[in-house]
Amino acid sequence: MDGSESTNGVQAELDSVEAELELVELQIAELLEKQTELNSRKRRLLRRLEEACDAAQPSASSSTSSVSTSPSKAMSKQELQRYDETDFPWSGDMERHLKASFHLSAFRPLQLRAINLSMAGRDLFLVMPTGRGKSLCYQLPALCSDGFTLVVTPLVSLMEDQLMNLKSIDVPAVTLNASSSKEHAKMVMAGMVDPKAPFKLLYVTPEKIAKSKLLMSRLEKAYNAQRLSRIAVDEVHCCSQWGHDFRPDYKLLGILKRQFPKVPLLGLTATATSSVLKDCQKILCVPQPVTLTASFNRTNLFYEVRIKDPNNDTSINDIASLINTKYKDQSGIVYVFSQKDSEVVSAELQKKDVQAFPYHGNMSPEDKTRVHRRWTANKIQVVVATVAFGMGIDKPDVRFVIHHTISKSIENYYQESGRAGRDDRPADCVVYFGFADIFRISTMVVMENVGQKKLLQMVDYCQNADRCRRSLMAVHFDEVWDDQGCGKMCDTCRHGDECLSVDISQHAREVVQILELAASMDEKMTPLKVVEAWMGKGPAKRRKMISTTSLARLQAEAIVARLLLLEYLSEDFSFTPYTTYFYLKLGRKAALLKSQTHTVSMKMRSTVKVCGAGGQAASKGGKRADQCAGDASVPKKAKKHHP
DNA sequence: AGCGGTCATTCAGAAG
DNA sequence: CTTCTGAATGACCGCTCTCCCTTA
Repeated sequence: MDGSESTNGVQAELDSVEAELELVELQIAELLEKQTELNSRKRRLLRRLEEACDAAQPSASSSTSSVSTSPSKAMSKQELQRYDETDFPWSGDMERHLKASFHLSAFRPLQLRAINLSMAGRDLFLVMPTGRGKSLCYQLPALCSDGFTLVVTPLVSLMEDQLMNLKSIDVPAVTLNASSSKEHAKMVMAGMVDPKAPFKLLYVTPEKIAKSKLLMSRLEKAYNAQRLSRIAVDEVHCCSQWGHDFRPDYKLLGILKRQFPKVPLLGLTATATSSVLKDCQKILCVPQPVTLTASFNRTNLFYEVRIKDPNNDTSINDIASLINTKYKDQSGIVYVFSQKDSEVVSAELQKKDVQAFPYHGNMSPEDKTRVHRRWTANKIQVVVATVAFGMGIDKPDVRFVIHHTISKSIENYYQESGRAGRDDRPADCVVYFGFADIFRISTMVVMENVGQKKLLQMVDYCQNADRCRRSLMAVHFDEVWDDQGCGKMCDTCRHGDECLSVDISQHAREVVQILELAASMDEKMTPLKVVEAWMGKGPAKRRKMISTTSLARLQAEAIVARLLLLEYLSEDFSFTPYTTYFYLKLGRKAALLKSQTHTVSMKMRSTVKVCGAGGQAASKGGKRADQCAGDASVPKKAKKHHP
């Protein structure tokens, strides 16, 4: 008796200590997170300081372009500048080929430096936006060297495009892929060790290198005869599974540098963060490459985010009137979520007198090329497309790119919106951000290993209320960034609205209470259901047990999305044979709310702009002041709290 | 499985 | 006390159900 009483006491003590331990562990995790964030900020600031010091020195009169370079430890800034000169042994030969073969008179930023470094035998990673002349950086050295250059490319169609271009300017090049004939393969294999050198460039797929022993043995022979002059790896980010186009056989390309250590390697890509590049460096076995990075910043593009009303018609009306007034007779793209959306949205826009046509993967190849051709020739004003409308799109005078649905990551958004303004004249990038779209995309990318993380970064970009849109992208691409550089070319920099930091702790507790009640009744809640329950809809039995809110719908949605980003809520997927469902459950940090001293805050603009004016909340007052600062008392609801 | 639309039922409060 | 009216509620039915194509 005595014993059991004391064990009960011990058990209670144990329980309370365990609960407290759990809380402390959560707090430690939170602090660690904060520490890593601050550390990366410190690194960025140190880099900025270094750059500022360099600029202050009178000797460094460089800053010739908007281009930043990050030399490896082995090479200083002064040393790098040496490679911008034209007094190398190969310089005369190079200039002759540039004019005679490529019909060009001058280099673009970074091209000369990259070519000189590669000719000098350095390993090199070159990061440059699409359409800025990456391929010249290995094609020109190929012409100026003995032997041939091996080029690794992911797509057969890209390979054939390149081959056609080279043929038209009389540069000898060949390919080796699945559709090559036996005789052709034989001719290529023989040519690799032929001292007469029948070709200067050899294009192959990574799969060919991984699987063909014959090719590797020929490369070995060519290497020993000093006929393998250079290796170029196109779309080098495919090596890393953190890059967005992961291809398993790229991982095996490390064999090239291991077998042929004396041959300089050149990796090329349009988008890569420093962590992806580090991964590539390891996979390709390149010990100390020089990395040249062109700026990601497109100064002529104006970035804007608009909140999408749950009532779907308003966003399409908004887009139609934008195209008919601001962009009258100007060319543009509307990106949508699904093939069906592409058909529906283009039909709706046509009804409102916009010349819009759909484009998606399920259309016949003939229809696709017809829409593409007529749009390029300005016979169609707008293409309403899925992400299928991407490769080979290079129209210079695109004046607007509108996203009817958010992209699944910031990299994707940067690339898609970047199709505007290639002629360097002003152009707009507008994205419509809708609450329900988050979960449509989330269930689609559920199988991708970092899909959720990347999607939430995109949501964070859209919810941002006070920071320059460019600075948010710069953080993502690890670029040193100065906020003045935007030049009021994004919505937050332009109208600089007052921004309030709002305490949402009490709101967070209410939402958590709804989910706890649902869990106790074995009920799963979709995000839509959570918002509706919080706003006082649903079974009367439930309403008696929870406290409801007087917030406007859009604000309730914004807070629920924020709580998901901050991990007070988390995703809970359910798979059925037909589809995947998205439910909300309590997140890692929900337990912290049990302590009354714990606070959660969120930044909000003092005025909320909504597309159209259709929402019930907006119809009364027009411009709505932010109601989050305190619970405005609503007598109708107050009755329900105290029966 | 979720969600929007329709229709029948229930209930509170006002009018006769 | 009965009758009428409108709001709120719940059962039931029918509709719908997701990006990109590439390599061996």
